[in-house]
Amino acid sequence: MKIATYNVNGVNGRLPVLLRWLGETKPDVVCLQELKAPDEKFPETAILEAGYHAIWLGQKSWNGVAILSRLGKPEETQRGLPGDEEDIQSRYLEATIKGITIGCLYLPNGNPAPGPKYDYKLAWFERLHKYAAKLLKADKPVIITGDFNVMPTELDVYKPERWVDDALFRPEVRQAFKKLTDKGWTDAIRKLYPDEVIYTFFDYFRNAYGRNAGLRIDHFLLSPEVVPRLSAAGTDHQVRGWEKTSDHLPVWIEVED
DNA sequence: ATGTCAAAATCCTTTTGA
Repeated sequence: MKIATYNVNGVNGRLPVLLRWLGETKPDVVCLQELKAPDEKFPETAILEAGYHAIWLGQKSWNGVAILSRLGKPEETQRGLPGDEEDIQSRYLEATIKGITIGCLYLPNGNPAPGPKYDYKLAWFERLHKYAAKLLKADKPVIITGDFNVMPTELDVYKPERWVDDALFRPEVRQAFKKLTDKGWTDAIRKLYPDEVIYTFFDYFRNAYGRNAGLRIDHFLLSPEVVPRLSAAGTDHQVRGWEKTSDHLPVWIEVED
């Protein structure tokens, strides 16, 4: 099973890019972030015509996540991240597909830091720690994937010294990500490629893609039951070079049945 | 401080979030 994550940066504005990518690479499951569309504006018909069933959690203007599957309708298991009834931002959706529970997340950016947005990011991470611990306890195959808005180590940043005060790289968020891997989640890309420079995001500014000035912020975390089944992983680097494309590129893994 | 992009409100330019 090939599972991909893609921060599409506007599901309607980037729809031609999304459909082209689906057609060319044919992932079985896709987790999308930053739909930037309310529920009623999700392009369900176009996605169905491309061969995918979908569930989604939209929001006007910002955020929004979706799970696409061409292995039948995703069986929804969680809508929204538990732990704060007041939080109305659409950042977590989860489904079970072919026996694997797949959590699709869009972690808050957190800039500017320090500040209320950064506090919200850290609080969101706390809620994720609690919820992820609950998922691990079930001893079932689980994958948490999406835009974590964290570069886990210096290897994941083209110029680490320029990012030390940024909300995507401050010590607290790197520690928060490390806490997940310390507790038993495996970073799939680093499991297969421990030392390679792999980026998943390139700023629109200053020709970042052309200069390979990127960040690795889109991740796959695997529960122990999934790790022995991991057979491949990579990024669809070329998509970042297309017209009207997202600033992120798709990342994928393959898991044996 | 800057740079790019898309979509919203301040509504045909400016502001906002990323």
